[in-house]
Amino acid sequence: MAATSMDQLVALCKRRGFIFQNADIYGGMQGVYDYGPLGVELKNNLRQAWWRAMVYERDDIEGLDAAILTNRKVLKYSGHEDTFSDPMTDCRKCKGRFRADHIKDGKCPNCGSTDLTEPRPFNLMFKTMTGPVENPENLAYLRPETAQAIFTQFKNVVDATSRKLPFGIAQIGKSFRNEITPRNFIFRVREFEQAELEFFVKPGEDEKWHEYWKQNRIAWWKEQGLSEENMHIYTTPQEDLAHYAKACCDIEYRFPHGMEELEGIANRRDYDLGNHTKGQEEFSLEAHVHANPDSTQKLCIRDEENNNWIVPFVIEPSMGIERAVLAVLTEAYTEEDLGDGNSRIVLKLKKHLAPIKVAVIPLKKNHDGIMNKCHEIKQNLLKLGIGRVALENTGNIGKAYRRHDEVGTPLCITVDFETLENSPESVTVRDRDTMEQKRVNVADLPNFLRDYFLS
RNA sequence: GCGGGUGUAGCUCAAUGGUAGAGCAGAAGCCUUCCAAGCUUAUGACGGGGGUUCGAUUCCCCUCACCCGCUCCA
Repeated sequence: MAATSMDQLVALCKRRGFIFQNADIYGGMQGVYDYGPLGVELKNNLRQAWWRAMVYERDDIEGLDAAILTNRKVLKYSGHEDTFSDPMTDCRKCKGRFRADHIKDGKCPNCGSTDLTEPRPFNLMFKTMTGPVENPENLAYLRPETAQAIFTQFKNVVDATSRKLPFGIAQIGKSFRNEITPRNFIFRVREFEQAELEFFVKPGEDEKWHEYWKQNRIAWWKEQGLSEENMHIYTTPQEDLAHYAKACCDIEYRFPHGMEELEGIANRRDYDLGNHTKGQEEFSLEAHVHANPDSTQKLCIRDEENNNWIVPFVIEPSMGIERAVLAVLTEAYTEEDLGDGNSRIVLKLKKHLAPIKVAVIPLKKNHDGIMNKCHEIKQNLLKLGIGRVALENTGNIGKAYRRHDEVGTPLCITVDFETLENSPESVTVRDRDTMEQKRVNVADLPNFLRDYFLS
């Protein structure tokens, strides 16, 4: 069971402080969202889960955190500038593409056909200026993808780490695309965050690694709680592939608005490093690249087998953090009928993703003895490093449970009068999913929670 | 970008050419209270701008945002 409408999720996200419309007080800004108190926790947890799986738990991947401001040449040689500029019109007959303002009398300048597409904006990159003077020479872009810096820093990373093939470079960070139609809540937005891995392999081993990463990423998504029946693998047909790609498959997810891309896994061959490298003619590049007289580095690595310098192929698993947030929220959203017209909404998030790990709740509001004990327990639990521990001071225990069900808090600890009166001190621990409670001695709480969250 | 729709407290709704009423949520307080909807109190809104009018939340125009369809989606 999962959320069936986007409205449910949007309402919950606002109500409980996950996601807000950007600049809400001024009427909002299309395709831009802000993450609230719980949203930032969820997002951080997803980042951390990805980073841990990619970097910490492997021996063959390094991390990188590159700048958002991007040198124009990077995007010139990556090919972005060519295709991301002015409104363009395509001729369906001769397949030519022309600037819309070059079309006269609705006729194709090449073949004269009137079978033209509507002009489509291709100014998908955000421009800015570096330095105090507005001068075209100072043009810079906000990066439209994190990948390019991984390619341009390839040699520096190799030199600094002595890596041999195969190995990867992972990066999480903001990217910006002036999308024509931002829509569907945080699914397609203009400012978003990518988690990208560029995994460099020997030519010839690329297909094997492409399949490996496909399986690896599916497994990771399952660990984040997505169920297999809500995922689908879409393999891009050969004729639809982007110019740089040899093969591509998408992991799709059943979002409230439909089955759509969650993560793309592409085989980009040697297209990117090939375009950015100095001395292209020295390598037998497979991809068709543009001449590059500007690059100062050869982006190559030594092939241990034959001592040749080669430009490796790259496999790229690339996901959007926003889409990950939306997917895990969709999957976790559950409406339970408790009978007698009673119901509850529960976010059945995996515990490592839950924004709040534990809520400490007083049975009675403003009762000094109980509140002091709550404070004390909270401070002790914080030392465990399991994540955010929330302290409540509500007047109604049932409402407190419902609130924490809605935000996915796995455990609620309640301090009652027994806690104060009996020895040894004990509290009730209530499970989000089963609603079952058990009594645990306060002295045993650290071990209990460590086992629960860190095992 | 095109066509259609929507916009009144945090949420769900109401009324009205004479500046708006409720329920829930939230806040404070009461209650030895373990699974929302007990009592008291206070708080809170006509998306923004312009026009018509003596007077606009209501009528008109523009704009912003959201929703649906199309389009788009290295």
